[in-house]
Amino acid sequence: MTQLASPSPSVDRPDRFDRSRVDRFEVRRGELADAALETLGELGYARTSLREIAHKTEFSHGVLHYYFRDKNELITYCVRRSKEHCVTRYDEILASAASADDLAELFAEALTETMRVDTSTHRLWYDMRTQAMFEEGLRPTVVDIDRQLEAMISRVVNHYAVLRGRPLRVSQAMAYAVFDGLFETCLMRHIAGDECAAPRLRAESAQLLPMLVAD
Amino acid sequence: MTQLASPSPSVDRPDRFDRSRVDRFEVRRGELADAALETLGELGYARTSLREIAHKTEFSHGVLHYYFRDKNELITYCVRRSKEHCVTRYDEILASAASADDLAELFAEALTETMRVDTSTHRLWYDMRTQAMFEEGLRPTVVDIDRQLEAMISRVVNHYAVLRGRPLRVSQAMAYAVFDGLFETCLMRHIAGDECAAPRLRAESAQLLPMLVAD
DNA sequence: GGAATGTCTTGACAGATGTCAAGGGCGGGC
DNA sequence: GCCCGCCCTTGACATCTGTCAAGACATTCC
Repeated sequence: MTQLASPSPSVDRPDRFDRSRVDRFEVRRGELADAALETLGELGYARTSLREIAHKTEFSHGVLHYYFRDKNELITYCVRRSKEHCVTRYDEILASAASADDLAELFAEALTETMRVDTSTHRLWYDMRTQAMFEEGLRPTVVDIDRQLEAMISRVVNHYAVLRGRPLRVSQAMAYAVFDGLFETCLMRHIAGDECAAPRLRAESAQLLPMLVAD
Repeated sequence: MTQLASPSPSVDRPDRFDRSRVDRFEVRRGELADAALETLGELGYARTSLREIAHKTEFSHGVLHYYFRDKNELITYCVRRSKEHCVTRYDEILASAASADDLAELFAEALTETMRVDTSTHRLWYDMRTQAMFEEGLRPTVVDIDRQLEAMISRVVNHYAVLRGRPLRVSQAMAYAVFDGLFETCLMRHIAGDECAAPRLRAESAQLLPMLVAD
């Protein structure tokens, strides 16, 4: 897995040996990124302007160019930041699941919960992923995160197969693709106000997992 | 299924009893929409401007406001237009498939072919669908098309189950969701230049179909 | 205390965008 | 031959955008 925790530096930064300054710089960067994430989650990639982002902070719009080279660096940094916790979200479930059925239930529940709670984060991710189909510059970040998400789903599916004592019958990529399709579909309906989206995601993801292992 | 062939009229049009004028109006609308689709497929929803669209025609940018009320109507019209043939694409396969295995092969091949040939159209669709998560105004069109795509996949999957002589074990919505996930994933990789995307879609969609029916 | 450096604000720039009003030219109908 | 209505062009508008230079304020260090 490639490194993701610390997005690539690009703007001129304080001397790297001056710890406290570096820290303050990073902290402020993080604060601005969080404000940006709020706006991005509401408006999406295309409709979000730097002024709109700054408006959600106590600062003026110029400060963003002090902490980020340009809009692309800011947004890339934001999406990476928002996915940091996401890609290890189910690892504790793996450890705590006592049986295959147990794992399926816990996983389905966790999936549904994050759809409900982190709705805006997820739709921002799908937005950026789609934009990457048009804008080549976004692809490295998207491919990187995508790989980590695939790896995460793989861990779940593999562990499920082990607990079941049966081999998988799909590739890692395919397992990720079908779960992603299910999640995206339900997310869209959830956002559109469909009350059934969450229970459907819960039921159907729990149903999908057993289908991926041999009988 | 709701009607899709003739996108909703909104701009002031010629008197509807004057056939030849109406026809000419519709033809020109279609020509402009085709030009718009070319640009939209290249640049995506957000980056496409009306001037850019007009630049691909023999007309000036003002003409778009003569045939379409605003940008949203134009784009909605375009996406509906581009999906018209799409939603019945596999119906002839249903008629010609002699066996379940045959159907699976034909379907996988057709899916792969349209990914290769209609790449830009598909990515535009995913773009608009994602934008609809942020912009409520786009949702009616998206929901409408989505339902038709789901119905199309349903026809394929149901017919496969009949040919196999076994019941389906997933809902229509779920069948659509997993195929859509597979397709979208492969489309992204295909666009990113991954040579394996097409063969993978072919193999994995043929593999996915049998998994949806009981053994 | 003063200089230097880090942090942030202000204001402006150049360009792009959706929209629309005004008008030109052309063809068909009287 | 003239007029009217359709089709399209032109040019302008207000607004929004990313970017950046210049400078103000604060903090740190000698």
